[in-house]
Amino acid sequence: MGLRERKKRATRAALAEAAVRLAAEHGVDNVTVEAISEAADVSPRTFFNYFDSRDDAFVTIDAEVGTRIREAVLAAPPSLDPLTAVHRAFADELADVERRHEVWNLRAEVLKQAPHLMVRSLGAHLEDELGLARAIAQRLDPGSPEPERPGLYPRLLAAVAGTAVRISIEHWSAGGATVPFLAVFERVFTHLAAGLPAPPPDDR
Amino acid sequence: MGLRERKKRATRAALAEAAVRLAAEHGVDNVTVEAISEAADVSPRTFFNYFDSRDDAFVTIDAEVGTRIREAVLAAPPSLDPLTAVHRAFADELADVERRHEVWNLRAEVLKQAPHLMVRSLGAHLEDELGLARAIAQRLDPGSPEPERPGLYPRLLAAVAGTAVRISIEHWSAGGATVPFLAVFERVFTHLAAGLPAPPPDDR
DNA sequence: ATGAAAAAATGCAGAGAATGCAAAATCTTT
DNA sequence: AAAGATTTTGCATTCTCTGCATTTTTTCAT
Repeated sequence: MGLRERKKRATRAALAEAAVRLAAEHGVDNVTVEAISEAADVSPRTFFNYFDSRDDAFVTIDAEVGTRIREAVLAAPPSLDPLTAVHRAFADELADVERRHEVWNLRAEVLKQAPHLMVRSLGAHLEDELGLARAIAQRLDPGSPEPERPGLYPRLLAAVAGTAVRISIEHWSAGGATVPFLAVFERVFTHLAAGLPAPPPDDR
Repeated sequence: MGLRERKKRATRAALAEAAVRLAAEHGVDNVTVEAISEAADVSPRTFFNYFDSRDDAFVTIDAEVGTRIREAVLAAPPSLDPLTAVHRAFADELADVERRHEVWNLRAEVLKQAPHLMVRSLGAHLEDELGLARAIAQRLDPGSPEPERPGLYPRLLAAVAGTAVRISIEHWSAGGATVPFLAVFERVFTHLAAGLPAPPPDDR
């Protein structure tokens, strides 16, 4: 990886981090593009070379996560049912939520203050949803190529998986991270696999 | 309902409709607040009295829908399992998706052109999610009052229900509305109730 | 009806977001 | 080191959004 590429990544990361730190300190609405740019040592114009909007700086995440999950879903043993395959793919990816949980918490704090950013954040994940649905469809039907328009079931499973991630993080975070994150994630998929029946009083 | 309230509704509706129509004609990015306001016969400043942002005009929907769904969930016969209770509440509310499907399609067309608006649209629904989760929690535990912070299961069920609505509409709309919407909706809940197992080849 | 109170609409001024374009600075390749 | 490609930057401009003071409209009590 050449110097140019490294610099680009560094710049983007510096902008994103500056945005989150400034927001955590002064409140989201009191952070201007100018301030973010200054903290990252670039011109305001450069900010917009990296992000389409101010809000994107708080929200945009690693684009490769989606790719890895899709590949994991396709690579899982054929004997696994789809829900479990998706479950494991996400679990592997989320294993280090706790390790980097300082950064996550900082960002979560910011998003909590600004619901519209939370919305955007979900949207970022949503982009991957269609790709995941395609991967699921191909897994169900290994002979044919990946369909451009997945059927109802693959779409539903992909969407529900994304929802599961979100709810797990929200619930885990709301509880103050007092239990292992993956434990929450397991409970969620247990509910889903059972068809969402009313749980016993001690499991709500 | 007094004159004031009626006028407010009319103004809001006029702004929202003007926004969607102008966007459908000229493209989302070529519609300014000024143009929307002019089409709705109010001042640009008034626009911002009704919507927090330009984009909200394309996205915001009837705020009472959420209330009706919550009430329906609470009023459903206690013998119904939670998933079914939620299912029925939404189904009743969505019964006229097809009747008003001209407006929906117009809006859907606009949102398709502008992914970031799609994201916002989802967010609008998301706001209701917490309220629904509370209602579900109370339904599960009729004795106690509605909890401020619902547990994992109510949150999950509320979120999954919202996802089910979205996927149903997307899939139905992508298929050109060639089948009854509620039929799609039923299939989705059948998948969910079964725990999302791999469906037979003819049901994907 | 009518006048006082409440709510909504408006105009205006101004900060900030976002984009296009051309010039300058920086990195890559040979 | 020089040519070429890419990135950064400054500048001008349009549009979004907010606060505040003023005017208009609706409501309510008399």
